[in-house]
Amino acid sequence: MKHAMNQKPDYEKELRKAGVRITRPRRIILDILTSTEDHPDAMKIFHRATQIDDSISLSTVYRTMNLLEELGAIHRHAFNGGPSRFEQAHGEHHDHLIDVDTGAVIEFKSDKIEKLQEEIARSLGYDIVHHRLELYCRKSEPST
Amino acid sequence: MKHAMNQKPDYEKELRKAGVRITRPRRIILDILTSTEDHPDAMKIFHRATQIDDSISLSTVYRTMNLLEELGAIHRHAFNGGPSRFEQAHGEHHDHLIDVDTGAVIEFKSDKIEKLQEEIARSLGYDIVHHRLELYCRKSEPST
DNA sequence: ACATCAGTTGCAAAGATTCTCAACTGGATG
DNA sequence: CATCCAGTTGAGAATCTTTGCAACTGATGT
Repeated sequence: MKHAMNQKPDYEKELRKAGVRITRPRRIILDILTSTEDHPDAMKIFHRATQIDDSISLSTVYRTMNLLEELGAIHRHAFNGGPSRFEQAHGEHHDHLIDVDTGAVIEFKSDKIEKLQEEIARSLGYDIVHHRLELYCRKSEPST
Repeated sequence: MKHAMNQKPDYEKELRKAGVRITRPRRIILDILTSTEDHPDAMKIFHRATQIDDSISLSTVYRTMNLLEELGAIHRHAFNGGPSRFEQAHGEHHDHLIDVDTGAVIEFKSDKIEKLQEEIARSLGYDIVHHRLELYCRKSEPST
């Protein structure tokens, strides 16, 4: 299984191209996003950000997440009722299995499913821009 | 990949099957959903509900919407930043293809994909409680 | 019909997200 | 590098949504 290089996408360039200003708060938030492996929620990002610059406001975190989502730079996950959690969109696409009891998130990828999705979309006259597949699960009871 | 017509689904039966109680608040909310053409938000549903029984609480509206969403009985739309708005689904579970340009929602279902999902979950040691599959798409350009 | 009890409810309070607006700043221009 | 101004920010209010808990009630069995 190949693993996407965790290379930092050049968000600043992307954002400039989209006519968005590179401000100090945005730079900090982007750094946090590119250097994390998990799926932090807005509050977590906010806390990490304030350790670098404690003048950053929570509103700005939310505004930036919305901005990045619109630009397709990150993905938002609304796992069962809890607060939205975010993940950078660059690397290789993967889907999620969410443990409904613990909230744990497992990433997986199935080429077969991706293929089927393509087929379905095509048969309906569409091309897939992106997709979201989330399996809400519970640990299997071992038959012992 | 045909699908059900816009008939009133027998929600009560569906809910019972899912082991959910049919309470007075739920019945009222279901009536509102089945008899409306628009996409009301929670507050709107709450107002309509209180005209029938003014003891119903907003929490119950939200709880019921979450319940119905999990059961696949309704769809939730989050139009840019505003509150979530809801719309009844038609009958059994299905997945969604969303036209990113128009916001149109097409329902589909693929047994093959469902099967694959089960396999994946099982191989990771889980049982699926429910799932969500959304394809964000754009109309294919035949030529031009 | 009655008792029982786990699922539900209403309320209040907490939590999550967006909005308002005056002050500030990135980056374009000269 | 000084100026300018539309885009951006921080703070807090407003809005939207979930949650904790005691009281209540629908479904089941008798």
